[in-house]
Amino acid sequence: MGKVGIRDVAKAAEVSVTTVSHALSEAHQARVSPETREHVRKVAASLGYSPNRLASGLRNQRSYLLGLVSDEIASSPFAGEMILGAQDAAYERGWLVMLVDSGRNWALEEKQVRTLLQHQVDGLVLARMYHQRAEIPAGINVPVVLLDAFDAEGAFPSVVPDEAAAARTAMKELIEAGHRRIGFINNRDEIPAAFGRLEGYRSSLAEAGIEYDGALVTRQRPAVSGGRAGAEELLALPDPPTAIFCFHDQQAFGVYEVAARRGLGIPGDLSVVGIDNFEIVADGLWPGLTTVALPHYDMGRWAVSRLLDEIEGTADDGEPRQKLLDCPLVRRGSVARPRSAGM
Amino acid sequence: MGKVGIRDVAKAAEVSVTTVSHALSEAHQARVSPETREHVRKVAASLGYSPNRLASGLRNQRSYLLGLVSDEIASSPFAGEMILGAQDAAYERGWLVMLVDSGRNWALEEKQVRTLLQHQVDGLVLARMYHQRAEIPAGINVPVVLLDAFDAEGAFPSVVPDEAAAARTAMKELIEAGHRRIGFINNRDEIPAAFGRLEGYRSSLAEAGIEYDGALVTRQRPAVSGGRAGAEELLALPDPPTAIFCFHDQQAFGVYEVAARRGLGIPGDLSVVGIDNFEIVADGLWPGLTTVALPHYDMGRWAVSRLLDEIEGTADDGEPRQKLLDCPLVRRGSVARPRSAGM
DNA sequence: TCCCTCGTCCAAAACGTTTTGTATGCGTTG
DNA sequence: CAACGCATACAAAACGTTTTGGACGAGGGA
Repeated sequence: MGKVGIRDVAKAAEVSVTTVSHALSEAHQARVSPETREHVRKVAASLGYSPNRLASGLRNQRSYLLGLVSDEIASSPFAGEMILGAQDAAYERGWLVMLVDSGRNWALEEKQVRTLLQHQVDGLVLARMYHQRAEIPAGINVPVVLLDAFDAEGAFPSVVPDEAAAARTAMKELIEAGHRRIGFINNRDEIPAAFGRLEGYRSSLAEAGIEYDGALVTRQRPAVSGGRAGAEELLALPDPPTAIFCFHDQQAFGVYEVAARRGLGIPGDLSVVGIDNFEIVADGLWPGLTTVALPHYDMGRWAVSRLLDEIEGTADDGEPRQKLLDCPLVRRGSVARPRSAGM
Repeated sequence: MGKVGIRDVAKAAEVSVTTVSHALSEAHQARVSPETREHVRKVAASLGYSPNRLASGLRNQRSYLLGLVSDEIASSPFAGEMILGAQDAAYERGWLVMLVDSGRNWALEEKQVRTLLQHQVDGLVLARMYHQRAEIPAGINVPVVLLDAFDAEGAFPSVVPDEAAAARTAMKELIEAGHRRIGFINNRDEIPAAFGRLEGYRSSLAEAGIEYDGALVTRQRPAVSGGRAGAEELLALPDPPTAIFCFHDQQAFGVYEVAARRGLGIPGDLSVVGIDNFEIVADGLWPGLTTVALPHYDMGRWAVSRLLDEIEGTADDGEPRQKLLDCPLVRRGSVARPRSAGM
């Protein structure tokens, strides 16, 4: 068991190895009669024959292996989604994903890429755990797709969330509820997500005819503590906001805490919207946090399908080099009509 | 580039393929003179030669690939830790991990195992996202290790958290702070973790000479809402607990909410301990939640090292079949001396 | 001087497939 | 009836390594 090879099948079926190969192959059916084909298949099944992908990979110059190198799967709860999306897309088309994590150690990442290449992966996905620019190791001789990242030259296909659109989705929810004074707790780090979401914040205001007020936007650490600090700052304003849009759900968590301490009810006295759809937080909070989900699963999927298109030569040249994915709103209970707007 | 094989190196170095192989190998150094060895290595490096692992795998009957099949990497924030531990242990010893997720679809899992086997993985780790019994597909002809799981017959090496010890660690913290009436919000599901932690809860009480009171333990959904429900129930008791030990951090989150609503300060009026060390929750809460960390990373590591020991035949027979891993306490700010105990 | 041993190198087989090129025999066609 | 085409089967080469079993000389011991 386990050690049965194609020649064992050939022997048992009393045909040549060639015939077995053809009989088992979908493509070469023409080269073998239906009867022998059936016969061979039966024998193969009864012996429990299972082809050795190493050997066929060697012969075909195709391993049916994909490499996925990410910078920190452990620390982000969304990594699983990305990886799952990637894995699903690969498995559906007959590929397997080999995963490595560099832990943001770029020298190690380069070594890992070499190792993956030694294993003859047919393609590589380079993933980052939040939207950022990535340095691509040189000398990669297989197709590469960037996941939640992009390269300086724009040389590689890449998929990232549409940050500005995500912010607009969040803001739309607030503006349509009647809010005019909307605070924004941004991420203080200078990353694409911070820029993109600020842009979405501003364009939403502009579109709604609301003047931008710099006092309403504050830049904080991307953590619960940042949310607390931001909320304190915004709510201490002489003319405080009736709603707060947070860079992400963890900050929103902090806003909830501050609101509770100040005796402000959510959503009655203060509406809140986050970004991430960080289930445990968004769903655990009371009331549930309305938020915009980042499409991690879809990004993983897109990256691998794109990669396989490239590998199989079916890549559509119409495809944009950088794909922006939509971020859907998840409504829970943290948005209501502002007090001042009456009811 | 990329397409340079061992024969290219041989040609360029003006030696035979055999010599190149020996020169590059660590083991066969004796079969080539130091000079040629150096020469060959230089030439190989200058050509950028990188051995084809598929080919050597075919020849050696060793792929240096490990399969990791898990039931749901996407939904658990701890999956990343496990995977990372597994991956690190593998990489350090020259192996790569191929990851597949079955999404709790056991038929799919079986197919995935077959696929992994076709790729000639040298070993398999079957992982579950929470401690449970696992069904092992038949006909696997490579070593298998179970991760956060065990099989009915105890036929495979397996690593799981020491649930009872984890509970005792949490309880010790509470008891040493002076608490005598300690509530326990358990998981209502009948899983090993629930049994183990209950056992730890009871044995801790016994050891401290505290009588067990059935009214103080309640079984709830393993979610924030379950924590809320449990806290309501326990705090409504005529003689309410001064501390609550929760099955996990998400429930503790619910306890915080209920405490706040009832005007109970944590830890002044109520001490709380969880299990999981779910960073975003435990660290985001105010005050920070004292909790017991589950050793996901270490379990991943242990599983793979054990697997490699088995593969390389270096397995120590002294090793227990089922390894219980310790769970360290993470102290934050949710435990204090009870009011009644004075100061 | 002869025989061995040792150091250094290489040819060839093997790992398990896939695919090309060819052989065989039968039925069909002119 | 000769010639040809087609359906079916197979042998052998190839993919890129590793390793076994020599070959070949040089040096040492008897």
